[in-house]
Amino acid sequence: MIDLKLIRDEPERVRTSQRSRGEDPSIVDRVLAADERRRAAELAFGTLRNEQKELGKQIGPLQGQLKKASDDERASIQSQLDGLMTTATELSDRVKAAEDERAAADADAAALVALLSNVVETAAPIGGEDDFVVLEHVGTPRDFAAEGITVRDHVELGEMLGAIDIERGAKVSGSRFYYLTGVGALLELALVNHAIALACGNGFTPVIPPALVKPAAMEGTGFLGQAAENVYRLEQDDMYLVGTAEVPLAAYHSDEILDAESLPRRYVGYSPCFRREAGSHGKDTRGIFRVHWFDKVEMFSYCNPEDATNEHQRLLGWERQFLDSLEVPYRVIDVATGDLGSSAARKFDIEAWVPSQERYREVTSTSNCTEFQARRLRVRMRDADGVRPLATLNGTLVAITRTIVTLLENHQQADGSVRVPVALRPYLGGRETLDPIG
RNA sequence: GGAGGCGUCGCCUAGCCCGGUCUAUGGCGCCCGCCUGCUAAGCGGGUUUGGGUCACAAGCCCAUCGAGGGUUCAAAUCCCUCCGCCUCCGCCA
Repeated sequence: MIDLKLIRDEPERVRTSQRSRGEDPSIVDRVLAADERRRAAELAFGTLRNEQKELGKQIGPLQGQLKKASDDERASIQSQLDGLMTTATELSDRVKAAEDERAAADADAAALVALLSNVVETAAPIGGEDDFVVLEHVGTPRDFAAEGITVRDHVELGEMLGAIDIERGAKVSGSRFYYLTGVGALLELALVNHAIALACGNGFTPVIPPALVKPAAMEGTGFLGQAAENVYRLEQDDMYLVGTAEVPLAAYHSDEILDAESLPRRYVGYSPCFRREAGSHGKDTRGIFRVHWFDKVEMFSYCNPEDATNEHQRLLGWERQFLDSLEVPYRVIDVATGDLGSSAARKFDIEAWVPSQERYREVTSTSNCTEFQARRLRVRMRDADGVRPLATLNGTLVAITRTIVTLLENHQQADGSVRVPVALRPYLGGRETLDPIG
């Protein structure tokens, strides 16, 4: 949710942001009109309600007097009371009408504001999906031909190693499901432990959050807007399966006021992620690159809005550090305005090299949601200036399946074995290679 | 799943039966001031959040007693629904 004050004070800034996202700028003006109506309704209701309360203050004591009154006083008090009651009854109807109008105007304005996406950071590249800016390349893709190796993709490698069982995944759960088995399962645990250790070493609090949440959490994080079709919903229980730990981590402090002294608060969550992948039929159908369920270690930070841009760089830094440790070539991109989620003001993706596809593919993503998400979830901070929304940011440390893809493929050897990057060895019992099974 | 109890302004708590001086009591904590060699004690004042008006000041007004409805001139208080917590039983990892 955008700050109404910002919309009132700098409507053109919001319109510009909407345009750069390829979204409707006219919503701004509809919000302004609705807000005006809301304020008028608020004022009308407040005035009437005050009158009603003042009247009530006269009725109460008068009724008390009536009970104690002598016979000759009684008639005059009774007639006074009757007069007040007549006014009060009539006023009551007007109060109710004003209250209804206020509620309607409120709901209207709120619904319109909810349509506005976060205001983009001015430094973000403008354009659509393909207009990202490559910030940096790290590492160089191996020349497999020069090494005399015919590249195997992760499906083939996974099968040889007994690490990934896609056929049985499909048998049991359908397309885009898989089993991680043997060293595949161990690899997930190793990656998770490695990631959590890195995060804890940098002051993050490890969290294992619920993967099933109520509508308010999903709504508040902004996943029920354009992204709604990709969310699994449990109709019978009115619950949602989260697509990322960002959801329960962001909602963790909802309706709370945090002491500014305690910021930034950094959490690292490990959770399953469920995605319907509606609208991606035929895309990445082979292997485990795009699946309906995977596990992920996600960083989440609550911080002072003034510090958000720097915090974003820090999150990106930890993502890079993690990928560096996996010894995989990657590039960092600055995602264009049209490709940001509705909550994000700026987003950096890291794309790792996938040898079988001979291109870079997204493995992590970090977003600065500024105060947008916090305002929806009512997470605020208290400092010397009082109470105000804080900023929230999120970033992937490791999305298991995609990381396994890039790990197996980049470190494969001629015989189908896979070299284990040094940093991961302690988490795999010292193993230096993963070897094909019998 | 069944039975019962409970949800009050940071924490604890009064109020609810019998609706109206509730502008929600008191304690703790916290903040400001006074007093005091220092500290403690004591004294006085302040201390939910959101919105409106307005100069994004002060003041004033409205809403907020788990959430949402209802009854009423008037609801923390009466009625209904939902949510959460606790205790016991059943089931279960």
